[in-house]
Amino acid sequence: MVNADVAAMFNDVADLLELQGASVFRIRAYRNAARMLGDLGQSVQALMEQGKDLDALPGIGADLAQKITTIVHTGKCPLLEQLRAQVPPGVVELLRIPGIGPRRARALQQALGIRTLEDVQRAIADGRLRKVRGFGLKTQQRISESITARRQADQRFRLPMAMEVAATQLASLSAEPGVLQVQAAGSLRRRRDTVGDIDLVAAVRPGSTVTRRFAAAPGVTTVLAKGPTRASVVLANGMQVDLRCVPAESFGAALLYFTGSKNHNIALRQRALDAGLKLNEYGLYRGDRRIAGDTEASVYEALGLPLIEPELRESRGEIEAALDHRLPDLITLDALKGDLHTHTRDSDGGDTLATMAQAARTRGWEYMAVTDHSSRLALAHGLDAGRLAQQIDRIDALNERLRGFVVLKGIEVDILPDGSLDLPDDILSRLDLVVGAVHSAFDLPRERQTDRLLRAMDHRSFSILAHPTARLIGDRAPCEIDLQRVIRKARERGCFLELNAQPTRLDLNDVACRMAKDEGVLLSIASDAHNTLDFEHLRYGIGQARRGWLGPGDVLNTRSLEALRTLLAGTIEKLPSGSSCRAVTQVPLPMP
DNA sequence: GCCGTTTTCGGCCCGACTGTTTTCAGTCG
Repeated sequence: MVNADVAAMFNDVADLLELQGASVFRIRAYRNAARMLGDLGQSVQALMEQGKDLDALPGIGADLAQKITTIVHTGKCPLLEQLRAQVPPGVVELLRIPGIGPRRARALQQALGIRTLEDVQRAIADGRLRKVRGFGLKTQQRISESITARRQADQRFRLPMAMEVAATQLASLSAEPGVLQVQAAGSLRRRRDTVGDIDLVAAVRPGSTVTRRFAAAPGVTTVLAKGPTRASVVLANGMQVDLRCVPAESFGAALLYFTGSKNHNIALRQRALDAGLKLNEYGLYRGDRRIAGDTEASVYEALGLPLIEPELRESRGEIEAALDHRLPDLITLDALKGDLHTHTRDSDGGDTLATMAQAARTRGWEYMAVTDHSSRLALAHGLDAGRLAQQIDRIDALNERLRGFVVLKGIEVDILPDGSLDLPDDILSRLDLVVGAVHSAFDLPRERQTDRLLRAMDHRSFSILAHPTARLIGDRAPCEIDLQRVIRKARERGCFLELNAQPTRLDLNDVACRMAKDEGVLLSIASDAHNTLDFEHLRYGIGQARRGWLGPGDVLNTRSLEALRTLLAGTIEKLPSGSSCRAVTQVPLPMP
């Protein structure tokens, strides 16, 4: 039983309570608890085994602590089973349709016995829904369209597409008369790994009619809402874009509000109330007088806080950290001094060794590691020991010619299902670094998958675990692994984990990055570039790293070449005794 | 259902837009 299982049960309870018309605060308590468990970074089961009190966790009181204990022990949540017995299966699905909330879902079920989306569409088609109070023609049409859209569309989009769409919208809005300033907010600004819709905030002159033209722009297929200050549209590519317009003096407050997260806003507003103030998207008010709001910083300052970076606004302790003056100094792209995971034409890359090196050098870096695939990945034309040896010679020759830049010799070696590495030890020991990765047997049971990684990390040449969970966003779920054990193993071994910056991977994710930071394990933020353009992926990786509270000191490839070499050498020197790996140089153990 | 040096009870963020409810509930963000 892992946190995600408990969280899923609590979310199900919240859905069902919603359908029953329970108190919104009770529902929120379950949702908050579910979210907290997902973000926690350590397993509740482990906490219980250590004898820790669960009700010390934020949002967990006596009741939820008891329920968590029961779920961990029995795998069951009695309340959930009871609620499920009261609500026909399928009705919960209705809540996922925009336009159907708990009241309408209940009305559908009670008046017409509707349980599924198909039932809804039939009832619309044969006119039965018209007789139900609260379902006018427009509402029916909206619901019908939402159901169709849901069938076709993936609900969340990856960052590159979201950023491109946002950039296009921002460009056209900036050119609108009456628009003084416009910026993207929402989860895009917080750099979440996927984005559900795009939120734009504009400062406009009084009387601006920009929402009207925004909703009538080419590319808009559906107008969900349109008023004088806000409009919501769906574009032909399926993406929803929301525009909110405010006067210039409210721009900061509006940006703050529409950047979220929702829970961060709730916490800020509560803090305002505690100080006898009121915070909304127009500003921070004492009575009727606005005391802040033109910039985000002005609002934070008036609430006694330093500016909290958007990536931290997830209600994961950032406000408390701000009050204690221990907000992290977040990493930036220009802090990187090199890239430790790249490919060339020798395996499945598109550019030559020399071209990649030149592009990396042009970025102002000190180094770049070439880490082509190993032979197991035949699809990628992976290197066997012989071809790798040739590549090593070519890199040596290239380094002779380069000035002020070094190509490090590496490999992205397959971690085989038994945890062994896909190349012989003698060739691996000639490399500057060995990046290990899983590219097969993704569905091993949790225990075996974890053991596989731990065994690989015990190899004397192992340096960095690449894309540790092997997830592909929207395509492949993360492997089942005990991340806490993997992180602790890395600390023990002195080796490192990767934050793969490919926008389809972003692996480790934000929460896992923070776990690694908390355990003192450095991360390699790596582009996994397969051509020179892919170095641009790093900005997505930086976004996730910032969400994981990482500073420059938490990242391996902010180090100078000299410091990096020392750290990489440490992965070998800390080899524990009794390892299954072949020892080339035996390190004497200190006597007790 | 949680939480608390103003509270162990009575709070719990706040506003826009839509539709059909002739004065506001439902939904969303």
